[in-house]
Formats: sequence, C-alpha cells, structure tokens
Amino acid sequence: MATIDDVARTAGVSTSTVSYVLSGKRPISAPTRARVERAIEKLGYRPHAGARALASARTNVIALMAPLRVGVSVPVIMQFVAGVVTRARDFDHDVLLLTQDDVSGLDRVTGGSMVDALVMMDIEADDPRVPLVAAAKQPTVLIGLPQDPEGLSCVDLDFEAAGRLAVRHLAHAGHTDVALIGSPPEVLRRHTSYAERMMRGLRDQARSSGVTVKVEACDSSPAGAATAVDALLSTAPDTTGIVVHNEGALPHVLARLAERGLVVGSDMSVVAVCPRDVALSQRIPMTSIDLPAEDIGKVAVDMVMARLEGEQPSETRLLAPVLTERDSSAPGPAADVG
Amino acid sequence: MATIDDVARTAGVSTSTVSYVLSGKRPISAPTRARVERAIEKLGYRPHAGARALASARTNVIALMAPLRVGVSVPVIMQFVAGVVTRARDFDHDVLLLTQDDVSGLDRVTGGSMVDALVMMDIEADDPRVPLVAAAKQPTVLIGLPQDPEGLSCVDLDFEAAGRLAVRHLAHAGHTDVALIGSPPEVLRRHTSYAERMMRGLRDQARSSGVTVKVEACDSSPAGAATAVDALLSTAPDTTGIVVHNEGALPHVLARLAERGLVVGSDMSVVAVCPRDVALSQRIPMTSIDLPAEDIGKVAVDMVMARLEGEQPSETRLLAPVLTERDSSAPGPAADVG
DNA sequence: CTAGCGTGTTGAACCGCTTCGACGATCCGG
DNA sequence: CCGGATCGTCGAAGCGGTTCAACACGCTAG
Repeated sequence: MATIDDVARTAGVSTSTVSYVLSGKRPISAPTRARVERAIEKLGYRPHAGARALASARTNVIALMAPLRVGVSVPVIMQFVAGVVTRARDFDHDVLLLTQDDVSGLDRVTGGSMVDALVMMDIEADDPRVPLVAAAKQPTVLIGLPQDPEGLSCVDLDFEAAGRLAVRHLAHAGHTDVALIGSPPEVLRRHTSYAERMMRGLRDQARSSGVTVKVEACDSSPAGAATAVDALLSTAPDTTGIVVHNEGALPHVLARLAERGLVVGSDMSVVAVCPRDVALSQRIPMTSIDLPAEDIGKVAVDMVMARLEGEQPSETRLLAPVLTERDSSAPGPAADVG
Repeated sequence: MATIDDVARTAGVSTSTVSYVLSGKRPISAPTRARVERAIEKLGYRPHAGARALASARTNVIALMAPLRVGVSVPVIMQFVAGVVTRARDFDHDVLLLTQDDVSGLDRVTGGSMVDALVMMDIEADDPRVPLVAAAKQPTVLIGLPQDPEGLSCVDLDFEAAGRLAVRHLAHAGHTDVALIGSPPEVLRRHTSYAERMMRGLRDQARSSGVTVKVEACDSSPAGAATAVDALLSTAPDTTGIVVHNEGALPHVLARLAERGLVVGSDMSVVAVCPRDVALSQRIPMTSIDLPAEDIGKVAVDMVMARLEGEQPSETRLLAPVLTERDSSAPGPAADVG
C-alpha cells in the first residue's frame, strides 16, 4: 500500500502538502494540487483509516445499535438501518453495527474511540444504555424517547399525535366505538415509549371526540392476532374501527377478521400504523399512518452530524404523523348519510 | 482518555509491559500482571482503536455488505446480519455495515485498511464486486455462489440439493405434478445463483422421479402471487404439489390458494423454502426446507476468521438442506392407499 | 566458578497521518 | 524602496499503540 509519503515523493512535494490537498484545510495552488492528484491516482493511494483516526481524533465512523432480534418489526428495523447507512455516507461516514444486547459494545466503541458518534434504536422508557452514552464523549441520538433524555438528542414519529390522528379520522368517519390492537405484551411490559405514547394520544382524542376506545395487546403470531381479535369482538362487540399498531400482527388480524365474516373496509374500518410498503402489501391497501422509518434514520444522522460539527444543543424532534386514506376504512354507524 | 503510558506509569512498568499484558504475546509474571490490571481498572483505560490499527495492521473489524433494499427477503437478511454480527463478536471483531449498491465502499474499506476481512451477501452469478474483493488484500467470504469464485471462499445453502429434496419429498408422497413458485422475475433476470441452482435441482430430481415440474416466477406482492398461482393453475391444472421459494410471496400464495378454494395440506401440498420462523408464522405451520440464514452468517464469519489466522486455502461450503414435515403437505394422487 | 540458558522486562523504532509554527516569495501601499 | 500582508509550502512534533532486539536476573550444568 502506498503511503502519503510515497505520494509526496512522486509528486515532488512535502507530505503536509499532500495532506492539505486531501483535506482542503489550507490553500494549495492549482498546479501543485494537480501534481498531487496525479500522483494519488497513479499510486492508487488511500489514506490509512487508523493513522488518520489517530492523528485527527476523527474516525468517520458512527455506531448504530439496532435490535437484530425479535420483538420490533423486522422491516421497520431494516428501513431505519438503511436510512442511517445511506445518510451517513452523505456525510462521508461509515456505520459500525452493534446489537442491542451488546451493552458492553457501547463502552468498547466509545472508550476505544472507534466511532465519532452513536445512533441507538428502540429506546425504552428506562433504558440502561442511556446513562452510558450520556457519559460518553461522543454525541448520541436516540431513536425513540427515554424517560429522561439527559441532554441527549432524540427523534421519533410523534406517536401521541398519531394516536390522536387515528381516532380523529375514525370519529370523523362516524365511528363511535374504536379499538387499538397494539404491541405484544412483552413490549408493553418493557414500557417501550412509543406504545405508551400511542395509547395516550388515542385516549386523549377518544375523550374529546366522545368515542370509546378499547385496547388489546397483541402477539405478532397468527394465534396471538386471533386471540386479540376474538377478545376484542367479545368484550366490545360494537367496535367498528380498529387501529392496528403492530406490523407483524397486521396480516393475521386481517385474516382473523375475514374468518369472522367481517369485511374490512365496510363492516370494519382498520387504520394501520406501519411503513407504507407494509400498508400496501396487505390483502387490500390499508388506510394507514405512515411510519417513516427510513426518514427517521436519516434525521437521526443529520442530528448527530450537526452536533459533531457545531455545538448545537441537544434537541428532540417528533415527526408529524400523516394519515393516508386507502381502502380499509369507511364511514361508520354515526356517519351523516348524504 | 487515559493512554497506555498513563497505565504504565501508574503501574510502575514500561509501556511495552502493559502492551504484553494486554495481548498476552509475552509471558508476564503474575504480580506484574496484577499491578497492570489494577492500573487499567483504576484509570478506566481502553486502548485506542486507531493507534492499535496503525501499529498492528489489524483493525478487529470486518465489513459486511448487505442488500438493505428490496429484492431479497428482509427477515432473511436480518438473520444473516445477526449471525454475522454475533459470531464476529466471538472473535472479538466488530462489523462495519456496507450497502450492496455502495460498490465504492469496497475500495474505501479495503484500501483504507478499515477492516480485516469482508463478508458479502446476495452474490449474483456475474457479480461486479467479486473481482474487486478478489484483488483486495483482505480475505473475503461470499454468501452465495458467483460464476467464478476466483479463489474466494463461499458459503450457502445447497439449493440444488434443496430442490432435489423438495421434489423427492413430494414424489414420495405420491405427487406426480409439481411446481415451483419462485423468485421475482427481476431476481431471475439477474441470474442470482440460488434461484438457478434451486431450479436445476428441482428439474434433475423431477426427471429421475418421473414427475412433471412447472416453474413460475413470482413477484412478492399479493397481486404477483395471485398472478403466479392463477397462471399455474390454468397452465398446469393437475398440479398437487408446490414448492414456494419466495418468503415474501408465501403468505399471498397461500391466501390465493385459499381463495381458489384449495385447502393447503389436503388438496394442495406446499413445501416452503424459508427460515423456520417464517414457516411457522403462516396460517398453518408449513412443511419447509429450512433456510438457516443465521447459521450461514456464522459459518461465513468462521471461514473468514480461519483465513485470517492460518493460511487456510479458500473453500466453498454448501450446507445440506433439511426438510421438516409440518401441516402443509400431504399424500398426493399416486400415494399407496393404505 | 563460569558459561549458558530461560524468564521477565525494557527502550526505542516505527506504523501513516494531521497540524502547527515558520519561512520564502510575491504583492501592496506609502 | 521598504515594511507588512498574503499566499503557498515545508519540517517536525505528536497521536497511542506494537514489536523487536537487548538486557538483567537467577538457575543449572559442566
């Protein structure tokens, strides 16, 4: 491998000049720059990342901690990851992938100066990782909202607003008895904040719209979905509007409703909270509130980079939910006929 | 951040001694080791990754190039990734995540000495990345089989054997007209090798088992699945056994069969080629050939590490397929009644 | 008693790059 | 014609480790 000294020698300049050509931190005359660039080209020179990190205290790598296991919906994770990786490249950074359960990884990458910054997904209310990264010298942004952000930046969909939006949509359409089919019980038990925020928004809006709202936890399996649907239909038989906030369970919920003889889009209105493509790949195109996972990932990177550059203070950004009406929702019993 | 010199000073030894305590490459007496370890503990010392990489020419990072976009099934990708990341940790390595389309990333991480080795997923027959990594100084293992491995290591499920196994299973059960519902047309068009190997196995075994086999490409959408099922049922109405090698389409294929009044598990036998959990989360538990994505990821890391250590030659390993009988397959028309 | 050995430790060179202070050259205004 | 900017380039000092040759020490064997 050619080194910067090789380049300097074949270009007939000093190594610092080569360095300045590369970084642009000092003006270099056009002819000199050209000579250096030609040498780089000729030798196929690539700066050594380690040497660079050592000398500059910058690695151009960010860490992304993602839940590679069960629980959260896999396509959503992938979209976050894709968003983070592609946006990181726009900032000339690469991504080091850590798994959620590898808590010691935080220390490793942080203390070992392996990364310039961190992005962490799937934050829980009382997440043990939060104090760790809060103490790190690298800026961090959380995807999700912990109880106490401790000066860290956060991004997420505004699930509370999403809950309100969903109920408002259904109420406007004339539904008076609505329900949430939500996250698996274990997710709720962990006090994952998005689930709780969603429920809060739902209930708030239900109160002010004067509709009832029943909440069912729901395992993502076919059986879990069936159980939830059955439970709902027996304890709240007047339900005509359902918000499904569980992509994994969504197809099975729809299947169960069908089995029970309910036609989604006329007998029963369903609003899904999930990524666009999931909404579109169901048996019928779903009315849905988009979960813009890829965008959130990108915003996370934007925020972390901003903190890396200037001295932006930490902030938390909640993205406004957008509801797109498709074929799974229809007017309800209380709709003005006309 | 404490440096190795700080540790040496507070332990009252030289820096090289600290280094040897850390690496174990020279014997250190128990008392000295203890003093050093106490100092490390006390200062919260972490070796600087960049400095280490510079001095030792080892980064303890491997690159993983994964298709973060459409095409291949998302859960499968996640499982590969999970396997690679967790196994890499066993070797004290971290994972740098590259996207499939970022071909220049290969050069970057390779030439910049950012990683010790590479793992690449979703290899196509005539993959442009193969010559690039073949020229790199880092060992690489491919998940999938290119036309010409050029001395690179490869791992994959033995799809040809899987094809044979699936047909053999159906033929044994008395099916005489079988079909494949396979990858989306664009995947086939790219000559993705697993799809072609699967078809080859299928056809071989069909010939020797004396059954007919019809092949349908299949888009992963509900509509695509419906189209494929309809086409199959009209051009080969006698089909009683289907192999589905497309996890995304699987639920929709099953849905379409149901809509057409066919009961999977009696009227129609279906063998899925997909990860276990996908097979189990369909409307009924599917007879399936497991796609052990996580294992493959782990094996990939094992292989790449072996090459990093000793001077193992490159090899290609094809994992033997395992068929698990569940509820979606049943005896066919030619079965011995008894 | 000494030559020779193994064990444990050390000093110093080096890995490849960034960056700071300095310096020569060119250009300006006075 | 001179003093002071401005511009472009350079030399050298780190950055924080690893590793090699060398050495001090206590042993054993001769």
